[in-house]
Amino acid sequence: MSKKRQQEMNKMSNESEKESLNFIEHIVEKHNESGRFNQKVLTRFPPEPNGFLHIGHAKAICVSFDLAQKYGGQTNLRFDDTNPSTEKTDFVEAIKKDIQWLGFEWEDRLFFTSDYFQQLYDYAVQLIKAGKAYVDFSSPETMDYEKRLGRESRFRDSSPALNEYLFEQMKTGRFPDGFCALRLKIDMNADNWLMRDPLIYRIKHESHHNTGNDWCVYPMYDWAHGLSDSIEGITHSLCSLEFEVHRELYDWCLEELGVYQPQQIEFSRLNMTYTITSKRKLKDLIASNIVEGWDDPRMPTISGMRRRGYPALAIKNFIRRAGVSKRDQYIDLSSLENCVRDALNQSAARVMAVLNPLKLIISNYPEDKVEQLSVINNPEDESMGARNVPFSRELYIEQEDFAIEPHKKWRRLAPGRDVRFKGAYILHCTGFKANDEGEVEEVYCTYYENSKSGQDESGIKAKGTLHWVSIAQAIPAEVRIYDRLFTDPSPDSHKESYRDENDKKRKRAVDYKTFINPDSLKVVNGYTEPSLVAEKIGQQFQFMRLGYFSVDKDSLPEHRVFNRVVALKDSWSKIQNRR
RNA sequence: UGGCCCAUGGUGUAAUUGGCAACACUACAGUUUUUGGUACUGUCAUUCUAGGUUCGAGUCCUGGUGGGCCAACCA
Repeated sequence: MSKKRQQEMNKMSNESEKESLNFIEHIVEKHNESGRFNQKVLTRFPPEPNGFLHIGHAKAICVSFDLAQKYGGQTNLRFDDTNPSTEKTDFVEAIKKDIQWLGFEWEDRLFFTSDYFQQLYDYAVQLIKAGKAYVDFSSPETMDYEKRLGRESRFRDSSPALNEYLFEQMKTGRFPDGFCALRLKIDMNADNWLMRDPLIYRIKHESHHNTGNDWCVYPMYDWAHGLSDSIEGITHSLCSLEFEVHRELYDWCLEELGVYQPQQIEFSRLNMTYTITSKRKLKDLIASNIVEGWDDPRMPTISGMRRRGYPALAIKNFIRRAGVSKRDQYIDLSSLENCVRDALNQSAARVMAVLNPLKLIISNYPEDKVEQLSVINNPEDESMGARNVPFSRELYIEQEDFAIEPHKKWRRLAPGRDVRFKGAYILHCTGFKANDEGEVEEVYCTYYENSKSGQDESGIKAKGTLHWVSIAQAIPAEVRIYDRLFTDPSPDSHKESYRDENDKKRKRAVDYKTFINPDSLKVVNGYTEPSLVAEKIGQQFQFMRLGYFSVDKDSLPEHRVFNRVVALKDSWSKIQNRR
């Protein structure tokens, strides 16, 4: 009693006093107090258009957009397109669609790093003139070697005038790919290897998705990113932890040029159990036909989750619930699934569908009679109203809902049992017919005429409630039952020992494909109630007692296709497995 | 091997910046229920370790241990 009261007091004081801040918000508040930036928070989301966005990117999007929104600021969308070899306009469009679908707006602030190519080039010339950059003709192998030893390139001390000339020659296309490159002159003995004369421009005679053939020299990430942030006046440049060591170089470039300096802040990426987010491996899954494509409903891509039927709100809630920190997150997939159920429980209309049909005949129900029963659409939301569902003498029920010899906690149909049929009558099971193999083929019942839903005068207490469809009016449907793509919680991070040719013990990564779940997709042919006629692609429903399902893009009027978004929680299977 | 970062229940995040370790998810046990769903209630921690500073340490200091990242003409 006193403990409970104390908890309530704590809750109240927490709500009224101060919500907790993540570490980035703490930094922003400090900046606001000190006046580090004399402007509103401006963040950016900087994807490289070389693939589809996945759940990890969704976190980056939420973190940057949410932070800006919280402090009354804005967020730019900037495509970090400095590598023409991998980038495509198709990806630009797919990424824009995904961000919009998540519900974030960049308004008129859509940028491309490639829009700044001239400016970035001019900045590089500025550093060359200051003797802080040089054109290096060393091979990558040589420089790799020199770097390890902390030795300087023999081209390092050529004159600024010569370097300026050579860089211009690079730009005009005089040299072939890889012939030379532009390096920053920093410190070949720096503890941070990135500061050991990093390369900032390379030659690529390749067409760029945005600038076409205007350029044959392209800036590297470390040169382009900080400067783009600076040009746009970004205040807080949020990125993932692996860029931590880049911050020193980010700051160096901006300080040397004497330009406006944003604050880079790194946070940890999001990992999920039973999931892979390496772009390379996702591409590999597609290439090896394990999944259909980027938007396969089993993919952790935003487009995959959208097609599966995950609401955008569920994804955002999941990410916000997970929070932001610098520790490696490895979040349970079930946490995401829970957010999906949460959202859909509120928004999805309930309907009845039978996936593994078993024929049931009500012997005392008139053969030609069809009743239209009014069934409520969503007990969580009365405004969603009710619909009519036909009831007749012959029904389909779920095979799993009938047992010849039931478990002691069984509440469903079995010989001699009474069970409520959702929205209809209480039925009494009188018998069944089985084939030679002992498989049940038909179930026989009688109904209590005075037990009609809403006007039950039978006085019978039925323990269980079943879903059903009337056979004559049911609509056939292909239902795709999706499950997790991997059987192992961390398919990406297993190591195994082996002996090499010299019989030396070694370790190597286990191929993640070892853990592919062979049952990640099962297709069943089921039946839905006839109210599901004019639904839109992407619309979600709850198939009562089964789970949430969405209309797949493959669905046609004459061949409906549903995806299982996520199953309902199933405490029965736990009870059953206990013995 | 060098450098940087991280360490709080099964999982993730908090802790008014040195003052009774809280919230969400999972799991388990119940209550309600015409969905074995939802909702509701309850249970689950010597804050990685050893020492130090302090009236008082999850928080500060030192050493250790464990994990992650970097050493691409990728981002």
